[in-house]
Amino acid sequence: MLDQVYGAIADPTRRAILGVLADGEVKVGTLARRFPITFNGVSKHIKVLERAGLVTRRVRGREHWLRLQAAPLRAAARWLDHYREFWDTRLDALEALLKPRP
Amino acid sequence: MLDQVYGAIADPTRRAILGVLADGEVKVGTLARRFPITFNGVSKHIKVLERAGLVTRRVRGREHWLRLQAAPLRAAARWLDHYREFWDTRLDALEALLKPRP
DNA sequence: ATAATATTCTACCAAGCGGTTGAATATTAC
DNA sequence: GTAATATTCAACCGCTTGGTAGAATATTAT
Repeated sequence: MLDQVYGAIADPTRRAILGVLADGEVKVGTLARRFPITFNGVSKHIKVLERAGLVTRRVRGREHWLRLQAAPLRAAARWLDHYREFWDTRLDALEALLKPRP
Repeated sequence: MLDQVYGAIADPTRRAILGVLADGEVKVGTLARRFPITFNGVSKHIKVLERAGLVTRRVRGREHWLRLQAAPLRAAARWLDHYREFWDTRLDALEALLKPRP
């Protein structure tokens, strides 16, 4: 699950797609027109995002409307949180305080 | 840069390696012994993590000691933060409050 | 019914991935 | 020096990826 999510957002085009979807629902065509690759290329990226649960699709006639689903990103952020202590500089100060004599 | 970081942590073995490294410096061999794949397989994963800036290596004689570098994870977490509002349930309540009549 | 529109499906390509094996290199131990 | 240890490097395998092009499907417009 984290595999799919991190794998999905490891690609800059897909991160950009999520950025567009953050402004609201968009259909595949209008989304595709904003990227310098083919329609089919964008269509494949969307499928990767769907597989990761980051995008859902609402078919209405011949149009497919896409919507951002942020829940999987929350799980991804939670995993990263386990490492927050390691980049938090305040910890260095705390450590220096706790073990002053090595 | 985010490409490399997210790509690196998209693999469960590499996430596990980071987990081990969170407990302190470890040399390649002792790390490799903890995984059900070959030494060389682990060695390649380490290289991916190094390329992402998540691991640094201190060569001491014939031993290579590995250390976690969490800074790139901070950048990754920051990007995810842009989407926090979308999974934060409090927003739903706020939205309901702001536009009570659709 | 025909044509235009919106989209997927299939097939292809070159490149990369996760994994293996076998050889090479460098350091330490005897 | 020779042998053991710790590690990389190079080559390979099957599978996936990001991208393309072309054909097929479904819906709407005329």
